This record gives sequence, C-alpha cells and structure tokens, in this order.
Amino acid sequence: MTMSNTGGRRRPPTIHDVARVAGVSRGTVSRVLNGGHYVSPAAQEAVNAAIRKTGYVVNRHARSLITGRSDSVGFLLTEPQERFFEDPNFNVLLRGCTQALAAHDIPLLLMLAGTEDERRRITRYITAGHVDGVLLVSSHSGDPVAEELRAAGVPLVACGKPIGLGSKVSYVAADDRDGARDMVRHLLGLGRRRIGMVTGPLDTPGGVERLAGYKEVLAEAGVPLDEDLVVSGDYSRASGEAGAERLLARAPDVDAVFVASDLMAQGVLTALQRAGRRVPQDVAVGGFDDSPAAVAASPELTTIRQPWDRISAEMVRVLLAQIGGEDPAAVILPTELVERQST
Amino acid sequence: MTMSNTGGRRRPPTIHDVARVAGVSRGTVSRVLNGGHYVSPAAQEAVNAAIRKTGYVVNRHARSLITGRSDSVGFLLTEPQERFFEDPNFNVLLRGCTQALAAHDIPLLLMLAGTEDERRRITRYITAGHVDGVLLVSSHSGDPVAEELRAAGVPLVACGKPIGLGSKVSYVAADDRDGARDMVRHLLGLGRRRIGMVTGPLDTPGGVERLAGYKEVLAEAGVPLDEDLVVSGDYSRASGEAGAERLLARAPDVDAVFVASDLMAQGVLTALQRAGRRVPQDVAVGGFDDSPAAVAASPELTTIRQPWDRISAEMVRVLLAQIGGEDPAAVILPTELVERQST
DNA sequence: CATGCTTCTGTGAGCGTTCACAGTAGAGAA
DNA sequence: TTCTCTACTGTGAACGCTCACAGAAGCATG
Repeated sequence: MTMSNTGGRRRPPTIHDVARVAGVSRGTVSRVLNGGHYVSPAAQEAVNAAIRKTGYVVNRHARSLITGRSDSVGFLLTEPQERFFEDPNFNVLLRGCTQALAAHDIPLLLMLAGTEDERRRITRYITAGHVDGVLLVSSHSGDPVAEELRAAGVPLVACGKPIGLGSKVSYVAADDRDGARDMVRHLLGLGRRRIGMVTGPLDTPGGVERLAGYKEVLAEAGVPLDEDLVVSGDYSRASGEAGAERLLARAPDVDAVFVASDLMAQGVLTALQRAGRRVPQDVAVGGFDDSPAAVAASPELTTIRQPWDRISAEMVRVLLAQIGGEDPAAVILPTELVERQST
Repeated sequence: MTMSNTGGRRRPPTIHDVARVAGVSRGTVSRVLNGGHYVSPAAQEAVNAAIRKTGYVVNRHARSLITGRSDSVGFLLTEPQERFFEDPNFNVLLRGCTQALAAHDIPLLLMLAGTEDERRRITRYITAGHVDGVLLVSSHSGDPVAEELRAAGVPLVACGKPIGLGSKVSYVAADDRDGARDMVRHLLGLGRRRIGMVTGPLDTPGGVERLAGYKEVLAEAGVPLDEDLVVSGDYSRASGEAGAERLLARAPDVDAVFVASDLMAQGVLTALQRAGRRVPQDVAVGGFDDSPAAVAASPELTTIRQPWDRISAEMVRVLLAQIGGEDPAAVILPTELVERQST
C-alpha cells in the first residue's frame, strides 16, 4: 500500500471508489448523497464511513451535467459601479449573500456588467444555464440585462424594487417610505418645522419613496410643503454638499434636514459647518442607511438603519424558493431609527 | 417550423446541433471551439456560422468533466473580514480581479472563510478541484487555509507578501518599503525633522516594510531615530486617532506624521485638529493607500498610491500562468506619491 | 507507381454522476 | 402455498463534451 503523493495532485476518489469501499453499488451511494431515502440504515452507515475514509467529494460538474442544475448562483451588479463600490452597504450585502448561500453549499459567482461587451457576455453566460439564478443589484430604470434575464425565465431576485419590470420579478427591499416617515416624525418631535430634504435620484424607487414619506408626514402634521426646502442629489457625498448649499441659499431659516443617504449627509454636515451652522443646535440632520459613514461623521449621524443582513438573507431565501419552482415574491422589510448626535 | 417558447426554458443547443447545421462532425466543432488548429478555413467558417445561427454556448460542466479543469477561480478572503469590508481598496481589488478574469472568460467565485466551519468547507471545495486556482487575501501570519492549499498543490496567488509560507507561494505586492521611503523623503524635503509614524500591524509584512522604509530614510538623512515618535496601529480609523493622541503626549514637538494607512490618517487628522494643531502648517500628515478616504479627509491627504488596478491584473496574470504550469512568482509593483493639501 | 509527409476530418470511448427501471428479499394477506 | 406489497439494491443509459486514434485527401519525392 503506497501513498504516492510526490508532486502534482492525485486523482480524487469517485463515487465508484466509495461504492467499492462500502461494498454497495453506485446507485446506493448516490442515494445517500441525495437525501438518503430508500436506503437501509446499514448501507447508510457503510457509505458514510467510506466517504470519510476516502475523503470523497462529489464532482459537481458530473452532477450538473445530468441534473441540468449548476448549484451556483450569480451576483450581478449592473449599476454604475462607482456608486456601489463607494458604498459600504454594498459590501454588507455581498457578504450576507455569500454567507447565506454558503449555508446551502452554493457558490456565488460575482458578475460585473460595466461595458456593453461585459453585459453581452454575462447575459449569454447566465441564459446558457451556467447559474441557476441571479441576485441582481440594479436600481436604475429600464435595465436591459434584467429585462433579458426575466424574459429568458431565469430566476431573479432584485435588491430594491426594480422600475419598469412587471410584477413578475421578485425583489427584497427595505421599507423606504416608512423609514422616511419615522425620521421626519422624529425631526418634528424635536420641534423643528422648517425641515429640508436632500433626496436621492428620483429615477429610483428608493429616491421616490423616501421623498413620498417626507411629504406624507409633513401633510399629516399640517406643515405646509415648501418646494424650496427640497433639493435632489445622487447619493454621493459631493451631491450632499452641493445640495446643502443650495438649500441654505434658498431657505436660510432651515432648522432640520432629512438626507436620503448617510454619504450625502456627510456632505451636508460639511456644508453646514462651513456656513457656520451648529449641528444639531441650529440645524438637525438625519441620514439614511446607517452606513459606517454615519458613525464616521462628526457629529455622529442619526439615521435610518436598513436591515442589510436580513435583506441579503431574504434575497437568497426568495431566490432559492424560486429556483425550486415557487412564484416570484416581493419582500418589504422594516427599517429602524438610530438616534445619535446629529439630532 | 414551430418555435415553441411557451413557458419554461428550451433545451439549449449542443455541439451536435452545431455540427449538424454546419455539416461537419462534433470533432471539428470542438476543434474550432478550442483554438481552431487543424481545421480548414471553410469548416471554420461553416462552424462559426452555425454557432451564430443556433446561439450555441458551450456547456462548461461537460467540458470540465473531461478536461479536469473547472475554468473558474476562487477569490478567498480569510482575513478578519471587518477590516477588509471597511476598506474601499478591497473593492477595487475585487473588481479588478473580476474584470481581469472576465477578459479570459473565467468566472470568479467569492469565498469568505470566517468561521472554522466555513474554512473546512471551502478548503474541501477547493482541494476537490472545483476551482483551478485561488486568489488569496490574507495578510495575517500563519494562515492555516493558505498552508493547506499550498500543501495540496493548488495554484495560489496572495495579495501582499504572505508570512510564514515558504517561497513556494506566489504573491503580488506594492513596494511598501519604497513607498514609505518616498513619503518620508517628501516630509524631510518640507524641512520637517520631528517626523512621527503611526505604523500598521507589525505582524503583517506591509506594516513591517513601511516602518523599515521610514527608519531607512531617517538614518540616511542623519536624523536620529526617536522611539517616542513611533506608535503602532491596526489600520483602523480609531487606532489612528488613538495613535496620534499618544504621539502628541509623548512628543509634543512633532512636526510631521507618516501614517501607514489613509483610514488611520483620517483619525490622526481628527486628533490633531482637536488638539489645536493646524495641518499642514503645524504638523504635516502623510497617508498610505490613496483610498477614497484620502480625498474625503479635510485637508485632503498627501498619500502613497498603491497601484491596485495593476495589482489585481498581475495577480490574475500570475495565477493563470501558474495554472498553466509555470512556477510560482513574486511581483513587486512601484508606488507613487500623490501630493495633496496635508503636507 | 509506391512512399512518405502534412493537413484535415470523423468516430468511439469515456469523464463521474443521476435517473429510470428491473429485480430481490422479506412480510403480511388471501 | 401463493400472491401482493413494501423496502431496498444494482445496472445500463444518458448528460455534452474532449481526446486519441484512424483514416482520407493532397502533394511532393523517390
């Protein structure tokens, strides 16, 4: 009995080897591997022992070839990538999805569709069946990749409500509108009445919903809406800074600002401090996201926490269900107000 | 001729279909697919036309089953994950690797080894041959996963010089020592003589090398080394802030600080400003990384740019070469001083 | 005209699995 | 006993591809 292990890799054990060692047939080993129905306890035991002894690991390629499944899913980012790579929430999402999938022993393939070429390649790859489903990050409207995948019948779960795709695509999103409501109520509760807002991009559902929540609560509180108090941004830090400057110019009596993202809120803080306003004494500032930027800011930001860990877990759950044949589903998760120093 | 496309996905075309349409044999189609040697121009053309017509995409599982290759690589993060998920450079690296691999039509599998369970699962997955090679991010010493993979003969390229593994593992790293030298020379060139340093963790080669470069240049300039001027951090923002406070307490006459990361440098700026020191007039601050944090800081940081785009490209190049049978290699890439407002 | 060489093409086998089917053994019912 | 049913097991075929090999055709050389 020689253990030749000099240099290169040894040929890994196959299901045949396991069957031989366990004294059963391939079929029985396969049955043990796939749930173990209709196998005697004795055989079950023998097979498991043989697997341990041989160090057998199933060859996924061979399995996929016959089952037609790949037992892997794609994580697809079609968003302008700079925005996301700058946003730490993206990392939380990516990590959450990876780990949730790992629990099911499903690898995650990272796919970035930047150029037109990449889009084509990735679309081909996916529709050819090389992944069983796709986790999609793409909030901007009319995404051609998403539409193609949906049309091809590929199981798909979007992060955030996608615009323009029918109700046939699943998504998981935080309750943006309710989060916005909570924040504005909080600012009202502090006695502020001249509450400004820096919105997100209004071609995204998140941007629209947060603005809607803001308006709703003002209306409900009987505070008249002043359009001068609303400026729009694009979630970037720079746009927050610029937005705050416009806001101060148009409505110098502003006493609170609800900002649709923490990154923008950082910019707002910078602009306010440069203009000599104290936060929170003169102007209270509320962010959105509870990103690391929120605690990095000074003063630390009061913000709305999006449950990113739950979002990723739900995305994976819904995707796997859909791969298993269930219908598309929409999941809305509650947000949470996190009070810090800026209000 | 019916195009039945009602509901579910159609069975995708196989190499047989292409062969039939092109009027050649499977073998010829396969040859066209794999480089096209020993095929007549006429056959070549016919096959390509048939591929376009049928929309054929190779079934990677079937191919892998016979070639033994998976044509995919893993991107493995074994580092304490918080540190990296907080660092935007990680995203640049991940994106760069993904894109460089995409150019070779190789998917990237994201693997996060946090818990002991995950480590075992991932090690099994990799050593079972489900990926052809691994891009490793793990700078901390004595990583058991890395050692296991190396021992199993899995092609491996580390980001940054790994500690404790022999010379048998490839790596790509920025020239930390030379970058540190550049920065300290720059500070000396500004006339500063009481130059402090906040180091990175000294169980990482990066941390060690940057400190070494600092000492070298001081020695070379005849400035005596004052141990009071050297404090250590862990690359986090908080540790930069704490480090600067210690530094100010021990050496109030400090007139410049070389900080081993931009994130820490942000903390240093905060601490200096709180202590009433003006940057750069009273104390010049130099960072390392040229991360987004560098331009986000105020004043904007002078820093050492690590060529992350080139690092990722080189990691992929070296890994593919190694998968192709070449020997492990070490690649050191030059850094670049980026002057901004903080010096 | 035979021989060898080069260039190209088709064919069978096999990669490691799963799946459908056939078959066996044992228990209980007629 | 004989039949039926259940619980389990083994076997061949197939998944779609690549590889090795055999052979054909064309052309130059002896």
